[in-house]
This record gives sequence, C-alpha cells and structure tokens, in this order.
Amino acid sequence: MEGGWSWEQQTLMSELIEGMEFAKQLRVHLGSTSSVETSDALVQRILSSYEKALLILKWPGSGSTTVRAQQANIGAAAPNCGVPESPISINGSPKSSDDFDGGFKDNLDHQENSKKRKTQPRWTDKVRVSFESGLEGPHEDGFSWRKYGQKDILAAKYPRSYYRCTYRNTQNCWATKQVQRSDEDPTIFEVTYRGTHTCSHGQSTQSVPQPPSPEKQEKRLNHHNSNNNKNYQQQQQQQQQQQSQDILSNLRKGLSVNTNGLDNRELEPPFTFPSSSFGYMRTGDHCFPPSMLDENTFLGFCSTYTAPSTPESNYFLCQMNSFGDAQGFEASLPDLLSGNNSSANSPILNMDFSLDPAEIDPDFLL
DNA sequence: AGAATTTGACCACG
DNA sequence: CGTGGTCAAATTCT
Repeated sequence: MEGGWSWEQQTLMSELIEGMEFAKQLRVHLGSTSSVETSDALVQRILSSYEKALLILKWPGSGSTTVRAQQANIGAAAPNCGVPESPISINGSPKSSDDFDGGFKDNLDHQENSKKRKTQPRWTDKVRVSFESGLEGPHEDGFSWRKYGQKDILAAKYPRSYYRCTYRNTQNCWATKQVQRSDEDPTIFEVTYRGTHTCSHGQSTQSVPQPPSPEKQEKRLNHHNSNNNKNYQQQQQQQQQQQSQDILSNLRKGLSVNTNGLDNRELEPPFTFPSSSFGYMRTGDHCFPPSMLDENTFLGFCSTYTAPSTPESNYFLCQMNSFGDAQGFEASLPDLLSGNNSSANSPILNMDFSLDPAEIDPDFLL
C-alpha cells in the first residue's frame, strides 16, 4: 500500500485526498438542502485536512529519523489515539508553534525527571463547552488522565490544570495535557497536549475516561481555590455551577442520551451526554457555536469511538472529535484511494517548497 | 483500601 | 527573579 513512501508522503496524500473528498461532499451538500451544521462540519474537515497537509510540508525535521519515528507513532501507529495525534498545532495557536521545533529531541529529557518539562511537541485544541447542553470541563478525548497539578496563570483569569496519562507509571506513557479555560469565553477550554500516548489505552480499547464530572470539578474548585483570583473564580464558578446543575437536571429528565452506541461502561449519570455539549474547534479561527451543532449528530460521532466504520456522517464527526485520528483515517483511505487516486496523487509528492503555517491564512482555503 | 485530586513547595527556564 | 511545570504529602472520593 505504501510503495516505499515516507510517512509524510502518505499522510500528506491522505490528507489532501480527504480534503478533496470533503470538498466534494460539501459541494453536494451546498447544492442540496443541507443543514447548516453539516456544511460547517464539512468545511471544518476540509480546512483541517489541508492545514495538516500544509504543515506536513513544512515539517522542520522531515529528514530526521527521530522525527519520523515520532511521526509514525503519531499519525499511523497510534490508531486509538483520541488525542490529536499530530504534534502540530493545527489551530494555529501561538503557544503550540513556538516550542514545536525543538520538541522531539527533548522527548526523552522529561523522562529523566526534570521538574520543569523542557519544550515538548505540543498542540492545542479548543473545546467549546456549552452550559446549555450540560457538559463542562475537559471533554472526553479517549484517554485516561490524572490531574497532577493546578496553577494560577498570571495573565489568565482561570487556573490551568495539568493532567498526565493515568498509565504513566504502569506503561511509561508520558503524554500530558493542560487544560485552561479561556478568559474571553469561559465556555471554551484550551487543551494543550504534550507528548503522545505510548500506552495501550486508547479510546477504542479502553473505557472512555472520566474526567471529573462538571459538578465535581466545580465543587472542588470552590473548595480549593488557590491564591489570587479567588473571589472572581468563586463567583464565576458558583454561577456556572448553578447553571450546570439546572441544565443537568433538565438533561437528566429529557435527554436520555443515546449511550447504546457508546461504550457505556462506567458512565456516570451526569456524564451520559458527553457528545452533545461541546463543539470541537481545531483551527483557531473556526469554531462551531454549540447552537449549530446538532445534538444527534454529536451523539453519533461520540459513538464512533467504537465504530470507526460507521456511516459517513458519523465517520466524519469522529474525525472531528479525534483530530487526526487514524481510525477514520484508515477507514476512509482505501475508499478514497480507490475512487480518486489519480487526481490527488502526483504533484504533491514532488513538491519542494517551504510553507510557513503561520503564513497560511485560514481564509484562503475558503 | 485504593485511586484520584488538591495544593503548597520545589525547580528549571527565560 | 518571576513564572510555569511538576512533585508529593495530604485530603477526598469511590
């Protein structure tokens, strides 16, 4: 299947093919009576594919074995990863691009017990959380995380939470993530991932992890605020807690969420609706207001945790959820290849130019 | 009782 | 030296 292509080439081609495919779908949808959310989702997916492709072209260490190994791990060998596998910040968040370069070679450093992790490959996702739909806090990303710290950040209203993989010790998995609520929009959580999962507890083989439930988190925060911002945070959190609880109770009554498609191992009542409440924003400039997100569709994509080869809508949304997820990736690639091989093939592979992701205007793709 | 979280302290980096 | 990231003991949860 690979014909000796490098990982970059394969991924690049796949991304471009995907982008093309989604563009076609979008065209069809736009031509018909499509729903707004479908169109938006398609656009989002297209953008993502192209951005990834472009970033791959820009990949600084594409000649390095170390990097390649890491990439392989990221893009192909970790099909279960619910985290965005790419160490590239696809959303163009400044914080992720700056220390991206020196990242991989430091990957081992942190395993040698530095109290402050050196620069690591990291990338940020933004997760919109809607109180109207009930979920709060870090979304399900398919992995088990253990919180190991929380810190008030100077310029931020909200503290930053630090999570590491639950299986750090048992499986030597050094993936971590940071979750920070956006100042400007408290319904948005910026999730910064660092390192890739080496554990075998990806989303498809492992029960959906359970980040602290919204209520729990808020309660705890109220009890244990540290240092500055205390009053502000308490106000905010109490407010939010109130909102959440109202909504939650409504949801419990009326929203008996479709957990049949989900792994419903251990899902606690307040968390039986993980899919319906957040928009997943992968590019900094594109977001889906929750109102535009169809609840049922999200339920569908949530279920694709365990059903990668679902009908197209689900597949698509699965991709949205697990950015760069090799599940949907792999499922779709053969089809795409079989049908559209010729048009997406050659020119790209010979490209030899440099593109700075920062130069990519997200709008130019539109 | 074991697992997970909280939180103050420690430490590296800029 | 200030800030952010991590550690680890204490605490809370399941």
